[in-house]
Amino acid sequence: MSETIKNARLMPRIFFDRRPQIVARQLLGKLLVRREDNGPLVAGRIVETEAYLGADDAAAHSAAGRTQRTAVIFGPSGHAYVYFTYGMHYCMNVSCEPEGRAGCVLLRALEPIAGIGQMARNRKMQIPRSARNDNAASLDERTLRLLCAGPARLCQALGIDRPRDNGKDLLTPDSDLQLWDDGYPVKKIVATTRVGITKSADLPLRFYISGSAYISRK
DNA sequence: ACTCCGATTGAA
DNA sequence: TCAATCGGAGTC
Repeated sequence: MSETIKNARLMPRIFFDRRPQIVARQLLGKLLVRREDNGPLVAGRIVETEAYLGADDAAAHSAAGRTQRTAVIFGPSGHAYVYFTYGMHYCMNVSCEPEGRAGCVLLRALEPIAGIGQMARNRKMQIPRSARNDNAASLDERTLRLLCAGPARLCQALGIDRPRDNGKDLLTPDSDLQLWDDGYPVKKIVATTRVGITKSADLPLRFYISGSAYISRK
């Protein structure tokens, strides 16, 4: 049975009008929610993030200045910056800081919470019949982890891509992609260097919930 | 117009 | 360990 989401509310804009280092840490434990017209609610709890700074961060896409591709990073906070990479994958960020200043947080891993069956279908995974009714318990731990452990995997699981979602406001009641806060308590956070970059690779800007079984890598 | 390469993933 | 696969950004 899927975990029930209770007492969750849409996150406030002001939460994201801060430095990416702060937002990346505070975003752990929050929920990323996809609301389809036809289909179940699909949601995951954020367990791993990375901060990309506006200045002094050569690894950030915004480092070279504002372009058509990176415009969202310089725009108002709480919007989705979705980019296409390696010719086949999408990754999703949440813009930070007030409009005019660059900064964003990459979502690297989610713990599947709702719409497990839909996630598996979106990921084109071979699943038992019992999982088609969003029965998380019917999936083994390994399969469950593969749904959203990685920035491109979580996008695929929630049907997130650039044409559909880039620039989307994640904080309005009518949006089909939202960020919720259900008060989940994050006990301990681990900070490490970021994954898969070569420039500014020494900065400790990757964060994850200590002990989570759903992070992309140790 | 041409080249280089990447905030990844899944298979070998 | 390595191929897949292509758009963005810089160079010619």
